Amino acid sequence: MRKIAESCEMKAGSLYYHFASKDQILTEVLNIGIQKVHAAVARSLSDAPAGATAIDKLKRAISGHLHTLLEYSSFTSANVRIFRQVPDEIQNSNLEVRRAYEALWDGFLQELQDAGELRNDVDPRSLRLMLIGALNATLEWFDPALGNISDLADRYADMLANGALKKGD
Amino acid sequence: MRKIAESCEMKAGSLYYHFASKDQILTEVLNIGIQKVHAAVARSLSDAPAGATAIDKLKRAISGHLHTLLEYSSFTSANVRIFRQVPDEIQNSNLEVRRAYEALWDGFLQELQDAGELRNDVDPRSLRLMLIGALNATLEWFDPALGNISDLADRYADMLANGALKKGD
DNA sequence: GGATATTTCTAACAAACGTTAGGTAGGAGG
DNA sequence: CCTCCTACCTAACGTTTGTTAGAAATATCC
Repeated sequence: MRKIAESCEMKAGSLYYHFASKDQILTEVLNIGIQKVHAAVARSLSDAPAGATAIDKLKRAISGHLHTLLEYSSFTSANVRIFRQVPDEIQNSNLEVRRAYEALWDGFLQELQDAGELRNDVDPRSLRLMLIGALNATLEWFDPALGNISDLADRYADMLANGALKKGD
Repeated sequence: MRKIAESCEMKAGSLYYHFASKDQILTEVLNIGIQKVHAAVARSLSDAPAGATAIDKLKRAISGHLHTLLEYSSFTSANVRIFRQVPDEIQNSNLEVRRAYEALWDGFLQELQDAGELRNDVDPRSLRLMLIGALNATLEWFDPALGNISDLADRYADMLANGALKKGD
C-alpha cells in the first residue's frame, strides 16, 4: 500500500479515502484488465466488414486482444501473475469477468467452425485456451516500445491459423 | 516461511537448517522447475528414432515439456507466477536457466527449418515464444487428474504444426 | 471571508513477516 | 555410557504490513 501510494504521489493512509481496502484495489485491477480486453475484442469483431474472411476475423480478434493487453499491461499482467494468490472471494469475482470474456471467444470460434472455417477436429475451447495462453504470455517478453503490436498480432494469427510447419507433412 | 514449514511438518525456524534464507528457497524452486522441464525435453528429443518426422519430434518435445511442467507444477507454476516479483538477483540466476532451456528449443526449431520442415516465413524464436507461452498456460487450467497429458500434447502439437483453420483459406 | 466539502496527512496500532541463536531430542560411533 | 553430530524447536527480535481515526490542507460555494 505504501508503494502504491508512492506511485500516486500520496501516502498509504490516503488510499483508504478512495478504496475500502487493499482487496478492493485488487478486485478492481484484476477485473478492469480483462474488461478492457473483452471490450476491445468485441469491438474488433463487430467492426469487421461483412465479407471478412476467417483469418481476417481471427487477426482482428487477436489484434484487439494484444493491443489492449499490452496497453493495460499494469492491469493485465497483474491478473496473469497474481490471480492464483489472491483471496477466494476476489478470485470468484474475477472468474465471472473471465468467463464472460471466454464466452465471447468460444462463441466466435464456434461460429467459425459452424461456417466450416475451423477444422472439425479442433475443439473451440481447446483452441481458445491455447490461444489466450499464447497471447497473454507476450506480457512477459514483448516490449511495445521496441516491437510493433500489429505485426505481432499478424504473425500470431498466421501461425495459429495456418500452423508453423510446411503444409504437406 | 511459516506456511512452507507447516507443509513440511516443521516450524519456520527449522527451515534455516536446510536453507540459508527464503531467497535461497525461491532460487531453488525457480531453477529446479525449469531444469526438470529442460532435461525432459532434451531426453524426448534425443530418444527420437532417426526417421522421426517433424511433427513426431514436435510432439515429443511438447509432450516432454507438458508432462514435466505439470508433474512439477509446484515448481513450474511458482516460476511462471512470481518470477517478476522476486529480487533482481534471483531473477538473474533464473534467467540463466531459462536461457539455456530456450536455446534448446531454438536449436531444435532451427534444425526443423534447416531441414525444410518449418515454414520459411516463421521465425523460430517467435514460434518458441508462442509455443512455450501456450504450453505454460496449461498450468492454470489443466487438471492432470481429469485429463490426459499425452492427448493434450498431441492436440497442441497438431494445432501448432498444422494450424486451427481448414487448409485452403 | 466564512462555512462546508473533499482530499490528504499523520501517528499509531496490531498482526504478520523473515530470521537468529541457543536449547532440545534423537541417532551414531567408540 | 559418553561424546558428537544431525535435525528440529523455541522464543524472541526488528522490520514490514494493512489499516484506522482524527487532524490538516485544499477546494468549492455562498
